[in-house]
Amino acid sequence: MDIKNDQSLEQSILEIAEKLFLEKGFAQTSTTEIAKEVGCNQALVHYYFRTKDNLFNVIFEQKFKLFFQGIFEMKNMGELKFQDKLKHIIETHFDMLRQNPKMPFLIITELSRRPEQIIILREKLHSLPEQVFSELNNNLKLEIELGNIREISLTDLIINMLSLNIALFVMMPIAEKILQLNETQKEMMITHRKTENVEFILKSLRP
Amino acid sequence: MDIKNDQSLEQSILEIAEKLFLEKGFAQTSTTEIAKEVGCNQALVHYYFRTKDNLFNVIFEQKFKLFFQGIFEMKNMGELKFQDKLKHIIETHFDMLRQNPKMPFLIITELSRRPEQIIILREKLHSLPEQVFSELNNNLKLEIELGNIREISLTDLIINMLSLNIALFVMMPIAEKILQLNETQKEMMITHRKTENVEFILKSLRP
DNA sequence: ATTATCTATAGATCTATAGATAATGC
DNA sequence: ATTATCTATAGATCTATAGATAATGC
Repeated sequence: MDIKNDQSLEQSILEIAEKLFLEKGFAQTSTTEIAKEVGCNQALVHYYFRTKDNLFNVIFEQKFKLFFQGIFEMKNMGELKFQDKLKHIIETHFDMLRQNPKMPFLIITELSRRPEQIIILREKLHSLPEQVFSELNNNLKLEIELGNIREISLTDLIINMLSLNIALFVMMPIAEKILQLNETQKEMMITHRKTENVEFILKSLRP
Repeated sequence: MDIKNDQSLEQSILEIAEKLFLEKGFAQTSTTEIAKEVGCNQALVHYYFRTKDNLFNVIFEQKFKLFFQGIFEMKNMGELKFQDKLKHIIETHFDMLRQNPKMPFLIITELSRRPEQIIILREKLHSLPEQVFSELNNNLKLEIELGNIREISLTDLIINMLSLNIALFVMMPIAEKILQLNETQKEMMITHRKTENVEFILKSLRP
């Protein structure tokens, strides 16, 4: 809006644009509105980023990367037992969603708006989950053989984990209004669901 | 588009508009585009529905109602045992999503576009789930007492059920492209996930 | 000199309506 | 007469750019 003299205008535009794109999506956000909220004139947005499309892509790619990287952070997990690895993955993913609650939403809307994006992004991400995936898969198979865990495929397990986390943040804006939760109640519910999601999954995996 | 002479233009407009609104959302769909696809001129859309907002509301309210009604269809369920009731609820909800895969999406985008809608819709729905909810809650408590099911709140259980179903259809458009599934593979995956969602929940509820 | 910022505007939408003409129902 | 359909257009955006002016870096 106003006193942001300590940081560059370019940076302010990025931040405001990110906020607005996340809140309202690409089509519903105009460069006019971005400029207005930044406190500059609309031509400047185009001066720095040439096109609205371009501005969006800069923000989207960065956010998207951050979003997927966070899912399989596996450092320092070597010695953990399998259930604790899962717990860690679920909680890390959950926390990342909590910090970026509108990302699932933006990813879905904008990838359906321009499907070409998906191909580009898939390539960027391709390297990431490969090793993690196969390591987890070995772990899982072993635990099943040992009888510590019931039979289930890794794919299904991962879909179940992601689903519970993602659906919470996707449904939250509606649930919040329908159940008329205030900010405290909402936070309490989110915190509660974090433990519930872990528990629900671990309970289901019992042999 | 062309030969729809057997049904009224008004009906055609509704159908095309529904299709486009679901595909692309409110803002990205213009009355010009609707008219073009229907094969009439743009003024007609306004002749029948006055405003774009109004046209959208007609469609949205009808779809929304259908959407929520389907969730707790409880007829002929009296004699079923608890696990089978749950199975039935999950599967009914799943099938309804399968027939309207883009609804969760539209509900989320459009309710965040105009939050006033929520209040109106909440009132329309208010009567529906009341009895069902309390009946289920009694069932659940009894099963827990009997030791047939582990301790869990009905709220959490319902959130888990809805989450697994909804997340699948919300993530499907992306997963489909990232994993490059063809139509058959996609259908197979959906069918598989229907049983997986039921199994995952019932397994988790074991005492 | 170069970079940042502003004003002004062209050109492309898009929604909604006014007013003319065609089709239909009595 | 009434209802359905069309043409034309006003008025409101919105994106992108051209061209002028101010600020900054050497």
